[in-house]
Amino acid sequence: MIYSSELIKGTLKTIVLKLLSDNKKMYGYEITQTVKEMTLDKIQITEGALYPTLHALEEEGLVTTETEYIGKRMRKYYSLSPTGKTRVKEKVKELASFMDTMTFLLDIKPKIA
Amino acid sequence: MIYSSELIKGTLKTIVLKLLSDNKKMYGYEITQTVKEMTLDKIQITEGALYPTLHALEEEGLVTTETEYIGKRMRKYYSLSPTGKTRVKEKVKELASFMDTMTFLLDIKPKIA
DNA sequence: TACAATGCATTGGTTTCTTATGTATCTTTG
DNA sequence: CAAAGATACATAAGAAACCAATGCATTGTA
Repeated sequence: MIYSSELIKGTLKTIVLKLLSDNKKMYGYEITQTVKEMTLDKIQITEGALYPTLHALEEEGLVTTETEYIGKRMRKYYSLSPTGKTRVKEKVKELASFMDTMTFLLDIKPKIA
Repeated sequence: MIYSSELIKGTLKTIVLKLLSDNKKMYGYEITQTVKEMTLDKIQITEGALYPTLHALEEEGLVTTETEYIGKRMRKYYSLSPTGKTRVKEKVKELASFMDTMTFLLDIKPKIA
C-alpha cells in the first residue's frame, strides 16, 4: 500500500529536515531511497517533489549545500544550517502535536443527541 | 497555537467524513465550530476551504444533502451516503497508518557512520 | 550492448487551500 | 433601538505544493 499523495502534502519539509538532522549530510537521491526503505515503500518521494523542496529549504537558509564528485557523477549534499537545526525541532514538535490532535479527532464518539 | 495550514492539507476530507460518520448529519458552519472546539482552537477550518470540500464530496457521491430552514435562515445538512460510510473507514485507517509511519520516521536514530 | 540503477534537474498541470468578498438573518448589548 | 457580532450560505482569484513526465549523463549488470 502506498499512501495517497495528498497525505504527504505538508509533511515533506519536516521529513527532509528530520532526516538531515539525524544524518549530518545527505543527497537527494539518498533521501528518496532512505524514506522508501524506512517506510517499506509506503512513502515514495518523487523527484519532482523533492528537488523543489530542497531548493526552497536552501533559499530559506535552513540547509547548506556542497558538491562532490563520485567518479564523473555529481553529488549535491545537503546539511542543516544552524537555523535549520533550530527549526527542525520546532517542526517535529508541531507535527507530533498535530498528530496527537488528529488521533483525538479520529477517535471521537457520537454526540448525545 | 494554531497549526500551520500546510499540515491540514490532505486531512480535511477525512476529518469531515469522520465527523459525519459520528454525527449522522451536520451543516457546514457546525462542522467548523465542532472542529474548533474539539481541537481547542488549534485547527480552524475556514469556510473557503470547507464548502468546496463539501461540494466535492457530494459530487463524488460520498455525501447527500437536505436543506432545512430555521426561520428564514437556510441550513444545508450533509450526511454520509452508503459509499461514504465505506470510504470513511478506509480513509481513517489510511490516515492512522500514515501517522504511525510518520511517528516512526520522526523518531529515527542516527545511522552508524 | 542493452537495460536498470544512480543522480541531477525542470516544466506543465492539477489539486487544494487562503484571502477576500458577497449576501442575508438572528441575537445580544449599550 | 442601533450597532455589532454571530450564524449561515457561497464564490473568485491567487498561491502553494505536489505529480507526472521528461531530459541529460554516468555507472553497473546481464
